[in-house]
Amino acid sequence: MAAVAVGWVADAGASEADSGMVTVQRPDFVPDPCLDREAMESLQREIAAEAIFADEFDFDPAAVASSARSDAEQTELGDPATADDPATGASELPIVAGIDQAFQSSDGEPAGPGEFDEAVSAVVAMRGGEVIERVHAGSDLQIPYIPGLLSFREGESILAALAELSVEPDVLLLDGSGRIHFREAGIATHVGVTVDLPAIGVAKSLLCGTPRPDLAGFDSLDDLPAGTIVQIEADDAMETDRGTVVGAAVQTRQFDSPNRSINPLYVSPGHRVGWETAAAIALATAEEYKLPEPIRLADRWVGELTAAE
DNA sequence: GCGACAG
DNA sequence: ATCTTGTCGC
Repeated sequence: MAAVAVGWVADAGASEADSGMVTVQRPDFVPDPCLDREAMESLQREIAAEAIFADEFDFDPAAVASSARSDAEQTELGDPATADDPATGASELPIVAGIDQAFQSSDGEPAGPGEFDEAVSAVVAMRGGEVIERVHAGSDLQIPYIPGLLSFREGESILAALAELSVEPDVLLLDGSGRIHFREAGIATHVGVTVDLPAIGVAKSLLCGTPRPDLAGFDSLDDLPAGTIVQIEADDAMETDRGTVVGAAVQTRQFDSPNRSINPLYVSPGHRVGWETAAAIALATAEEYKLPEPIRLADRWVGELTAAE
């Protein structure tokens, strides 16, 4: 049997009464896996036209943390910004939500690659470096993985999980691309625009686009020291004007010795963030490990949820 | 026809 | 994404 019941699942933190802080703002953009390829692609162009690839939010991006802040650090940020509000009980530190998927077969058998029929999405919401809520939900997979159409495969599951949140994240971190996409409408853009929340795409490999040639005399992106950010610009594979900065390669970690090296993350704006802020937030939330902590925890948890018993 | 492709 | 042990190097 499947490790997780799919269709309606939630966990921890929330009672049903106060859920529903993340809602679909654009029902016409909800990913429909039954559309044909042409319809999917034209919907993506509509979504990209509505996406905002510049900072448009009210939280302080510098207040995003990967680990719990010390009192000293909190003081540096200014007390009013970090003190809990006695009336609402809410802190003003931004809430960052990481989202990741895992797959399973409903018959519970150890299916081979590409033979899964259910997706499970996990959302881990963090504030000030601490987990404040986590939820998950699943959906049946309708279509296979097709490069460029990922959101139509995994979007339903993601939106179902987000609907279970009892808090409203200030920004979403998704596994995959945002603006680094043939039509500037990767999964982070699709989800972000649909729920109208700031969203950032964090991919482990590059879908399209090309790193800006010009940097610091390193042989490869894989050799960049931790903290390095290299712009990614649109190439001929994209409908975007060639040379447009659509994201960044971000080295969050690097080995001490030059023997081995780590490949960077490819970070891109999904919605309501510019590439600079997207890169800064990815970097700020990935102090301990390569992946931003909210995504890493979502990845780990969803793996546990879908693990065979 | 060739190349190229998140999860 | 997923199936999987050991193995190389700090």
